[in-house]
Order: sequence, then structure tokens, then C-alpha cells
Amino acid sequence: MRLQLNFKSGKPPYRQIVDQVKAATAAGSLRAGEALPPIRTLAEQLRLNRNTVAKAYAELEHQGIIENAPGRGCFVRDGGQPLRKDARRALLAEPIDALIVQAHHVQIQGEELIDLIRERQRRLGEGPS
Amino acid sequence: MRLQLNFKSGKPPYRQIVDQVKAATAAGSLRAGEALPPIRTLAEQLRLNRNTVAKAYAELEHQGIIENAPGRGCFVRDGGQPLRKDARRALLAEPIDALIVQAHHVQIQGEELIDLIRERQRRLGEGPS
Amino acid sequence: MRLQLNFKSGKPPYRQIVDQVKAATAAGSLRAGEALPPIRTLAEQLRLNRNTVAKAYAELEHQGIIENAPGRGCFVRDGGQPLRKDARRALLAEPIDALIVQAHHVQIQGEELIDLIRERQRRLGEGPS
Amino acid sequence: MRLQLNFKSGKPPYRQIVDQVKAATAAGSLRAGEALPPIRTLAEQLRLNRNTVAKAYAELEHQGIIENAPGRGCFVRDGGQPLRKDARRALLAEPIDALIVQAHHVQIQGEELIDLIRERQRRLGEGPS
DNA sequence: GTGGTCTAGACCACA
DNA sequence: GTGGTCTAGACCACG
Repeated sequence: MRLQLNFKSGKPPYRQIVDQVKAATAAGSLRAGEALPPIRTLAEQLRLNRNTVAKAYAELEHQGIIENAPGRGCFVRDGGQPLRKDARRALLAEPIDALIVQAHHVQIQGEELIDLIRERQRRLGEGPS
Repeated sequence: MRLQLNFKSGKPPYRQIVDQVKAATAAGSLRAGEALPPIRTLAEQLRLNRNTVAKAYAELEHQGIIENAPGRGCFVRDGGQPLRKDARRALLAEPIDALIVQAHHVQIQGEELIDLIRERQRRLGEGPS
Repeated sequence: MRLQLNFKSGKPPYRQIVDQVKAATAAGSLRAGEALPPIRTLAEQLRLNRNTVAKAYAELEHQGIIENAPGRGCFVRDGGQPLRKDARRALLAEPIDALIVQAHHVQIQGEELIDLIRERQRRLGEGPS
Repeated sequence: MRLQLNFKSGKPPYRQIVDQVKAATAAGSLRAGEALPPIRTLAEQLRLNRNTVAKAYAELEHQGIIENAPGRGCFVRDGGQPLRKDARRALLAEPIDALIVQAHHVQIQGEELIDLIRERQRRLGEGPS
């Protein structure tokens, strides 16, 4: 589970954590019973205060996504069937549009943007499927 | 020019206005020289306070997207990107990486992500408004 | 760091704060990394509303002079001028012309103006605070 | 009488007109009985609305600096002795400081600033006294 | 404790 | 009519 924060988006960090964990569980890439990273570990990775991460975890527990077992860690609860592919693709529509717009603003469009993305995929070690 | 606020996203309303106006200029549905709705009018439409809309417009002016002429109104400015191509591409590296990670969370990778992006490009290019 | 407002100048208070902080960093009495007074404290000192001071600080952050860290405070940033020398000199042409004209109005010209400027340079260089 | 507006200073244009005319009369470069440019002429030169210039003139008349003779124009009233040299020099202290600070921000200081100013003086056709 | 955002309502400068 | 600034006081996110 690799979380990615965007400090310029305006969305508060604790909300970004909540939303990303929810997306991962909904898509099935985080399975029921799996453990989330300990609060202090995640706080270090994301360079956030522990209180902030704790708040995100508390919110996730409040929404029934995870279960907080004091002293043992946080675990994903069973959330039923993972989403179908269309639903998962729909989750990406908004962030993709945002990227296209931002690219347009620096006058990079169409295939040039696609090329750039492929380059970053290669660099992140994610070869074309 | 139809603005739509999402009060559940966690992103502050004034930021949503900024991002949507930027998107509209990028997509061509707002052209250079065109007038934006007056602050008071937009505030009424969106059921926001005048100051909140004013803050959004001020931010847009600060970013060089629009021009605020006291007494006359707010107008879309002419683009004009002085940076060299490498610099512009570099600006996109971070948001692209964020998207790739987010897509990974919902188990969409490689060429499947590329396909999705092409689809959104087509849809945005079809000319809104 | 002693800020002084002039309510008769016609210049808005938040702009006076911005200009004075910029002056202080330029003069070296505010060094990189140093903390500015908290918004609420400064607002009290200057008998301004908190929002007004916040606007000034936001503007300073936007100009890259300071860094506002929610929860920790506001800090002076490291300078770092990426523009080339010609570009920087060009930025001064307009304000210099304005000064020459203003001096002309009070019948101070040529070398007499230069002398006056040298005198102010000496005084500012003596290191305030 | 050459007026110079600075739209970025934050000081309202009508105040800049008032202050500059006051400075010129105080320094003696505008003498009693002399005519000010007609409102519509000045408005065109400064690219302001006539109302704005009219407001400045009205303020000047209110302060007893000028006299408005409807149909004939605006004239400077007798303001007694013009200021002594020290007083005139003092009027320039603040704008000079502002320039030095701004120059410092683009890392132009000392003699380099002096050189730049001399260059602008030459270009404005104002040879060293 | 810190800074960030929003509302409500006022006054000013400009066209 | 337009946008710009200020006040007052509220709530939120972060450390």
C-alpha cells in the first residue's frame, strides 16, 4: 500500500489518506484482514504529524472500513465484493481530467502527454501491461 | 460557463472555482477576452459569500489566468507560456506520478491507464459548453 | 521586527505589512529561517483584524518571501533569484523612472538626486533592529 | 506638469494625483495662477475615467490647493512660500527607500543601482545637473 | 498553540 | 454597476 500525498491540491492530507484507503479496499487491492502500516510509520513516510494520521485512521474506523485493535494494529474489514472494472475506471475520471487540464495549461496535449506518461510509468518500474 | 461545486470533496470551494475556471480556459470553452460572471452574481448562483468568490478571482488573477478590472469586470487573459519545453514537461512529472499511483490503487495499470486517458482526452476535446 | 502602519497614506494596511516585511528581509533584519510573529499576535499589535494580517502573510507566501506552515508558524524563506541580470535590471526601469519624475516635481534632479540616494543607501545599510 | 501613475503601489490613482500636485505646488514647480490640464485631457493621458480625475481635482480644491473655475479650467492658488530644500529632500526619503528595497530584492545594490539610475536619467533626457 | 477558510455586512475606488 | 479592502466572529486542519 503506497500512499501519495498532494499538498497543493487543497484537499486536506487526512482526507487524502481516507479516500485512498477507501479506493484501495473498494478495488480489492487491499483485502480484508490485511494490516495497515502503523500510525507512526506512516506519519514518518508522509512527513505528517502522528495526530493527523491517527485522525485519518479514526475516520476510516468510523466509516467501518478498517478495525482498530489497540496494541495490535489496524486491519481492513470485510467490505463485500470488490468493485467491477467499470466502477474502478470511473474512479479515475476526475483525476485524469485534472491532469489533462494541467497539461493543457503548460501547452502539452494529446500524444505528447501520453508519451510523458509512458516515460513516467517506465521510470516507476511499471512496464506496459 | 457552468460551475459546479462539490461540498463533500474536502476541497475548499474557492479552490474548486479556481480549478474549474482554469479547466474551462484550457478546454477552450472560455476564450481570451471573454468576461467572467461578476463576483456578486456568481456568489449568488453558487450560494457562496461574495468574499469567497472574490478570493477565487484574486487567485486566478494572481496566476495570470484572468484580469480583474475594478469597475469593469473580470476577463480571461491571453495565454503565453514563456517557459521552455523541458521545464514545462518537468512541471508535469509529479502530478503524473500521483495519477499512476492512484490508478495502481484501483488496479488499473500500464496500457489500460493509457487507454482511459485517451478516452478522457477525446471527451474533453469534444468541446464543452 | 517593528512594523509601523500609516493610516493616512491611502495604501491599504495589508500592503504596508507586505512591503515592510519585504523591506526587512531585503535589509537583512529578517534572516532566512527566522519566524515572523504569529498572525493573531501581529493583528493585536497593529490593532488590525486577524484576516487582514492573514491576507498580508498569504501574499508574502505567494511572492515567495515567506513560508506559512499551518500549525507551526510563518518563516522567512531563502532568497534565490533565478532571473538573469538583464531581466532583473529591466524590472527596475519603471520604478526608477517614477522616482526620477517624482524628484523632478520637487525640483531635485541629476546629481542631487544621486547624492540623496547614496545617503539613503548608507542609512539603510547601517543595519536596523 | 508630468504626472506618473503607479498602478501596482496599492495607492489609489486619485490619491496619487492629489499627492503629486500637492508636492509640485509645495516645491514651487507649480506656481500660483498656473493652469492644470483639463480633466478630459489628463484622463486620457493617464488612461483613467474622467470621474476619477474629477474626484482628484475636487479633493485638491477642497484642500485649498487649486481653484476650479467652471468653464475656464483649474488654477493653482497661492500657497505662500515654497518649501526649503531640506523639506523637499525629505519628501523623497520614503520613495527612495522603497526603490532601494525593491532593487535589493532583485539583488541589485550599491553602485550598480546608481549606475542604472544614471542610465535612466540619460534616457529621460535629464543630463546630470 | 499555529495558519486556512467561510460568512455577514460595511465602506471605498473606479467606470 | 464593477472589484478591493476591512471587520467580526465562526469552524477546520495541523503540530
